[in-house]
Amino acid sequence: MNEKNTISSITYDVIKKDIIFGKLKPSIKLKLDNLKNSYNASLSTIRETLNRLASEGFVKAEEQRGFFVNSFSQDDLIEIANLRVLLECHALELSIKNGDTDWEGNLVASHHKLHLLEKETQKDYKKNREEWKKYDWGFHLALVSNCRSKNLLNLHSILYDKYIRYQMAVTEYRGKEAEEEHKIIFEAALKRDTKLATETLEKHILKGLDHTLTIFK
Amino acid sequence: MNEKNTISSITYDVIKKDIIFGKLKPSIKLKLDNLKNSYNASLSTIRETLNRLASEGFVKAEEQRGFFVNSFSQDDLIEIANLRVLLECHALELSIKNGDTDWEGNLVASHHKLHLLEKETQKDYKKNREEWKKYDWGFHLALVSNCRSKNLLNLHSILYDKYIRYQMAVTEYRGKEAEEEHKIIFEAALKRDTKLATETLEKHILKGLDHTLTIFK
DNA sequence: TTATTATTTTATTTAGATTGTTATATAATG
DNA sequence: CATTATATAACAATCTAAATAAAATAATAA
Repeated sequence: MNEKNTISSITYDVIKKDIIFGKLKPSIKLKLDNLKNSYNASLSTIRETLNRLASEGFVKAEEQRGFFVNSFSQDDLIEIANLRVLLECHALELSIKNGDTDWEGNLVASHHKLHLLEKETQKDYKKNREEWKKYDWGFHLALVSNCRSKNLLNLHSILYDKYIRYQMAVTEYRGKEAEEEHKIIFEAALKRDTKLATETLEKHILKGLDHTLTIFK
Repeated sequence: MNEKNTISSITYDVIKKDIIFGKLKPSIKLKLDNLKNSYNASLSTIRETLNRLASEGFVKAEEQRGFFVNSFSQDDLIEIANLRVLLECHALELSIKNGDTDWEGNLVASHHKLHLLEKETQKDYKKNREEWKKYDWGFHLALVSNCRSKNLLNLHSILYDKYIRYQMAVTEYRGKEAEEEHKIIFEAALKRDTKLATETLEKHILKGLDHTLTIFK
């Protein structure tokens, strides 16, 4: 649907991806002239992109001093995880309440695909990180996609990306445990067991937080 | 703190304000060349501004077709109000939990100022809308300011502005009732009565929603 | 060393030109 | 007449270049 034709939107996607996957490391300065060369876009286009990323919170803009990749901090990660719990659990609850056949079908499909990939990922996490993120996101999006609130979905997707940026900085894969949680959430959602689904989702996110907090130790 | 030196940030503030207060009406096209002249900034600066506003959701960017002020819709307003309830009540709960002397002092001050203005506003709403918004925001911010989550505060402030944009389009002032609610929330917060405070806050926001929904009738 | 000044780097901003897309008016076709 | 094709005008997207202003760095003097 969302065709990505313009240089602006392509640049935006690439830079955002590079920030999330750590190619552009936390706290580093984003020199306009460098970016201009490495991303093959003009200064104005780069600035547009950075302004967008800044207002989403991936980049920090300091007036007259330029742009920086947002730094990592323990507090920030904890805030993000807690907000993700708040929004995603709320959205999941709504989604289950409104659950229809299309939603169910989509959920089954996305969980299946995630499940297939999880086996691969255990072998070689680093190699499959991007793929893994794609399918993990696909599943979590499928869960909440029926909440009927575009505003909520927008906020959630940004929060998810922020959360994942930290996770991508951790070298070990959480694996088995996370898979198990995915399965419980999936089955609970299908059975319309809102309580079990949201409680497990909360646990899932908070355990992921604990796992990721090891960066800071 | 946040000095506003650059033309970019000034332009951003002014355009955002003009959108919120309806000077730039919902759904209208934002022609770059016009804006360039009316806001005395170059094209690139205008584009930067609009990109930022787009990612916050005040402006809609359609590739190759330009920028538009985000349109009004009943569903959108309902979504925003419900999200505001979710975030603001959560933040208030945290804020009360962490409540310290500074917070209390600030809360007392901001409620007092709001209360003074509410009397004025009853006389001439249209004239005092900007002032009213400023103090209403001051109070609601004071309530949640102690939640210790920058991420949450950021999201909340954007949501508040979106909510208020709709409210600013309504000609009648809700008045008396809203003042009463402010007072109850204020006193409950001081007494650390989380339950009463959040429940009243929820009622406050949802009643405001009802009042504002009259635009669509 | 510390403070001050000069130099270099870089962000900010604008202007102008080019390209490509969308929207419209007009003409041609069935 | 309705539909489709074509030309034209309007405008967004993009880039380059260049001027200004602020910040970072190096050089100098106290």
